[in-house]
Amino acid sequence: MSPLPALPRSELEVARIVWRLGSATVRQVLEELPKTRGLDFKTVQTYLRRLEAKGFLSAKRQGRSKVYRSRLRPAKVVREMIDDFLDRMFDGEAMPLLQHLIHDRGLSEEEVEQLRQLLNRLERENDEPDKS
Amino acid sequence: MSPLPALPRSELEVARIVWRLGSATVRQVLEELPKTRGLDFKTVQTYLRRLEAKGFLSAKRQGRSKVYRSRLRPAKVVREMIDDFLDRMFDGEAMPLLQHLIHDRGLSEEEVEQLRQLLNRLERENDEPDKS
DNA sequence: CATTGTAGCGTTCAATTGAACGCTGTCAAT
DNA sequence: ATTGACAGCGTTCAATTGAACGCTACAATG
Repeated sequence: MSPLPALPRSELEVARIVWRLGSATVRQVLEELPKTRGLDFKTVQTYLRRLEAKGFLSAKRQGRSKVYRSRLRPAKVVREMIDDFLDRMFDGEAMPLLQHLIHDRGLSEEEVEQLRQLLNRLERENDEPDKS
Repeated sequence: MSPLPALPRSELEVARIVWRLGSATVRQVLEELPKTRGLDFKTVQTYLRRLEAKGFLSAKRQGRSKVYRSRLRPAKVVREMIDDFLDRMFDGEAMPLLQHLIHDRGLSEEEVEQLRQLLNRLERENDEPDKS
């Protein structure tokens, strides 16, 4: 229930790499970062350490290295961050954001189609309640 | 082009009030804040000062008070913040966010309908190019 | 066995952010 | 004219964040 610690820019960037790889050492994360990013090994190490301290990642020693992995379901973390963003920007309302996304940003033809399908699927699920 | 200064939580909260009111003094902003927020007058003053320094707001003196108003189109600022969020969370892709919003959060029946209409309107606009 | 590189740990440091003062100036009522 | 009450300005202060060291441990290689 406690509203998740802050997950600032740089730490998020690193966390997302761990999420994507499933598990990773400092070096692996470093290698996944865009070459242009130019972060130091020690810096990445610091961010991973902080992510562990905040409870986002867990780590276990493997030989001389430490292997980090996600402790929380990434989708859940993402969800919380979206909720938080919604709160800050639109008092928690989803519609204004959707509106901005659709109206203000050029969605590609393809994206529009996908979106439409999402909606249809949702309607079907609504009509015919759980059948699993 | 310069990517807009950071607009952190508390400052955004204050900025949004000014956006909503069109223009406001420190005291007006203070009064619009939820009573539970309990910010000091001076604190709000500080945030407004910072917002002005960062170029989000402009201020002109009116009698003994200062009246703040938005210097940038709020919708534009919002848009930039959405883009930034998208970058941080989903490498700039809108789809994953839309998916999360629709699939993960319970949109109300009504919201779904509104959304569908947004899509339809968009299609119409696409078919028949600008005629304004 | 000595050397060398890589990893971890603890620390540091500047900038930003959340929050609030103290001093001064001034407008407004006694 | 004097006294307040409020507003602005500059300042402060702790916590967080972006970024990076220095020292030590150790494991592999010559």
